[in-house]
Amino acid sequence: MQCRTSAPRTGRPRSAAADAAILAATREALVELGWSKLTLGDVATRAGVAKTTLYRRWAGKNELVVDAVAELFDELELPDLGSLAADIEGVVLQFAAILARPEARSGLMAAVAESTRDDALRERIRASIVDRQKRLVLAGRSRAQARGELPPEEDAQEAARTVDLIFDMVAGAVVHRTLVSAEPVDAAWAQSFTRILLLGLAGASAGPHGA
Amino acid sequence: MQCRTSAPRTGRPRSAAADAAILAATREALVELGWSKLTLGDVATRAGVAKTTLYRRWAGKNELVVDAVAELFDELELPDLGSLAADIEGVVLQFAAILARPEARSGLMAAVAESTRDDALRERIRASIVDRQKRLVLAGRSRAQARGELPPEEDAQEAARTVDLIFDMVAGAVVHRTLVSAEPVDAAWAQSFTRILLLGLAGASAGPHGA
Amino acid sequence: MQCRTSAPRTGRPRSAAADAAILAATREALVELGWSKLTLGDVATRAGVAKTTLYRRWAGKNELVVDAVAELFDELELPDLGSLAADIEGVVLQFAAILARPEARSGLMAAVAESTRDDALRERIRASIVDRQKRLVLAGRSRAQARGELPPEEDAQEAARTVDLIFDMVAGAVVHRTLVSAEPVDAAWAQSFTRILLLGLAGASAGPHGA
Amino acid sequence: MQCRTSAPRTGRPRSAAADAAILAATREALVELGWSKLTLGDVATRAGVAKTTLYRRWAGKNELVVDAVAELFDELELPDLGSLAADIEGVVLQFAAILARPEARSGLMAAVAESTRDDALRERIRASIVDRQKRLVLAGRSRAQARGELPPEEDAQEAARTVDLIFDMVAGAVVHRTLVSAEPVDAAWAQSFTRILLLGLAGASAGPHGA
DNA sequence: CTATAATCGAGACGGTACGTCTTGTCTTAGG
DNA sequence: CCTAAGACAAGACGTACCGTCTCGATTATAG
Repeated sequence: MQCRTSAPRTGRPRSAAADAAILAATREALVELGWSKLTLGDVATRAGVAKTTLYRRWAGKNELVVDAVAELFDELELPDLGSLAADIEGVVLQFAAILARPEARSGLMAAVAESTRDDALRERIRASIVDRQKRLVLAGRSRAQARGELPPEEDAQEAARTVDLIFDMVAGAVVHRTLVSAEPVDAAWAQSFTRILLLGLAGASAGPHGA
Repeated sequence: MQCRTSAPRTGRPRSAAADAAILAATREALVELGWSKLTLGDVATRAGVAKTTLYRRWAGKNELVVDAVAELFDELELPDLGSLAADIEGVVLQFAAILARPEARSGLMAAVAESTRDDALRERIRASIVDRQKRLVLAGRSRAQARGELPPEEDAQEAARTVDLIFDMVAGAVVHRTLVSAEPVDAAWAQSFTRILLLGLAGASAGPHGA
Repeated sequence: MQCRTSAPRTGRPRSAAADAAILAATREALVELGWSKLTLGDVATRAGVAKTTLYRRWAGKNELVVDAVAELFDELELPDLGSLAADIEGVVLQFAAILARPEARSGLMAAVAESTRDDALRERIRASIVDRQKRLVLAGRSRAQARGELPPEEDAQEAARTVDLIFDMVAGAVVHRTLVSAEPVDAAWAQSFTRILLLGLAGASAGPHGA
Repeated sequence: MQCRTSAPRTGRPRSAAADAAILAATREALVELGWSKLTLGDVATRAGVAKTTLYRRWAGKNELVVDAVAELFDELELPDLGSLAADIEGVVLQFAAILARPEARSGLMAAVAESTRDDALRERIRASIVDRQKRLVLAGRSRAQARGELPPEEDAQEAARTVDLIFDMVAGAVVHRTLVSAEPVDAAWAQSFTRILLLGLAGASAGPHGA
């Protein structure tokens, strides 16, 4: 998770248990206090660890929170629900379920806010959170192509652009619904959203530019 | 903007100039420092105002930043571009233009993050930022209905749900594209996005639930 | 009490009641809070007066407190107790009784402390507090001379020096006993002290410089 | 000086140099600003120390100033000047010399004023300043008894009362002369004062109660 | 009988200091 | 070399007072 580029062979090795304890304590603190009131000293205390230990492994609050939240996304999967529409609804609901957890709500948006001024942080978010989700979109497309629901892409660059667009639409809508509108993402919403998205994609690929 | 519910008739009246100076200084500090490094003491100094004056008018950093950012949305308009698609593209580009400004990027997302733990703050954001945008969506629909591009709504409740859904899709996609994917929202992207959205909406209203 | 050098003949005259209310409120605050926690805003509130009214009449906390405490010394008298010793014991006990009051204990010493850096303040203390006491010493001496207990002074300058010395001894001992040693000045202590003082003075005047 | 009751064996030990720097800075600030304008933040800056370091060791301004002033009394000694009178004059002049220093003038009286509302502070003053002086009085008496100038005490309780009385008279007179009357304690004054005191004591012990 | 002028209350103003909290580093002793 | 503990310099926090100011409303004398 954190940078561990070089392997120091001598001296006392770092405690592996400390990592897990710190990340768990971070999530606990996020739930209780939210991002802005979370302090590294408090996290260290909760984890039963010295502040030094924490700072030796993470550069600061942002990096720590991103790693702590990223672990929540480990559980994301793409179960085969039989159709493209069902697959997408499933992903939407899974993503919404994660965003419904307070440790993600508070931490994730704050990290994104911070990343507007910190490219390394944005890269860390992309690597440990965004790309993990985007892989699901790619897997869903492959599966739909295998089912014959989608044609194989012809122009790779155009296909990549489309994936990015879809991803921004899916993730953006779920995040906005959850955090800004503060309304729940339930099955009905997921169905409505997916219907519009798929119909729009189908129409767009049918009559590409002249409609 | 800030609470000015009761009118104390006695005593020295509050300086109107101070309000403007403080909000301008807040935006300046957001550009230079970003949300997390912005301090109220610094804002007060920049505004040539005492800290007490600032605290007398705003409860804290979050409220202040929301008000400072909200003023950026005063410029939002819905110029009549001749078609529903062009109108939507116009709104998307206007919204993206605001989000491209550093004082909005940093401040807005941080405020949303904080609002996950503060209902009053979320309400403030909704009142001074979200609703202002949502009015554009409503105006766009009325105009499209006047043009004959959209049928008049039959079920008011269903129509409200659809407006909310569209709004989450538009705003969410633009925000995600801008802040998370960190890619520019240009005319091409706005056109692609709008195409998918309108085709999806058209298809969904054509064959409502049986398709 | 406070400076009222020039008499502006026109305009609304200053409220006489305000002066008394402010001084009484000051003493009340001294009792409750002590000098260091007394604030002029609080005094104004207690007195039912605006801060402006207070600042128009006194330059600051020190001047106000001195005036408020000085009023306590208005009650000092020199009843004729029949002998020099009894007169001195009476003054000692009267002075100790004033110092036993909390508004005097806290305010007086603080004012003296401040006066080490403020000559105007020291002069104010001398004029409104110290001289009022010193007059008692002078009156006591006159009365003792009338009784024949003391010879009439021959060298006026020497006599003035002696009065100053006696005054420092009397006032100093009472203050030190009360505030530093924190022991009560009761009749027994007053008697012991007076005995030593008078015997010392008698011996000193008997064999002035050659003993 | 400050509380160092429990000994935390772990962690970084407190810097011994900081203590000395803080106390020296406090005295410097007392000289320049006086008690009421002395701020702990300024003292910390002068000492090259963080405010937290200061607050970790002292509870507040009063305690700090008492400790800073107390160090001035370390230099008090009782040189053997050959006679009781000379010894007392020496002590009086030494005490007056300390009180003539601006850091003592302002700080000491203010601390006494504050101690009227704070028993712990009075105890601190007694322990670190008053008792140190009182020991000189006791030493002076022992020496005078060894010389045969004073008889050995018979009633221990009575002797203690007398020491307290003498102490209040000596210290009180010097303080009053210095701070209230604002006149210098020079050799002539010390001699006059000592003469009266010793003659009074001699007379009082000669004819104890019947005079 | 109206000016004129200084007062009054209230409370906002620019400042300064408070005492606490957090940050990220450093210094111990111990594994 | 890592660890827990905790002191350290730095600096922001939000509050409290300071002494000044700006109000509208009184309350006097002077014309």
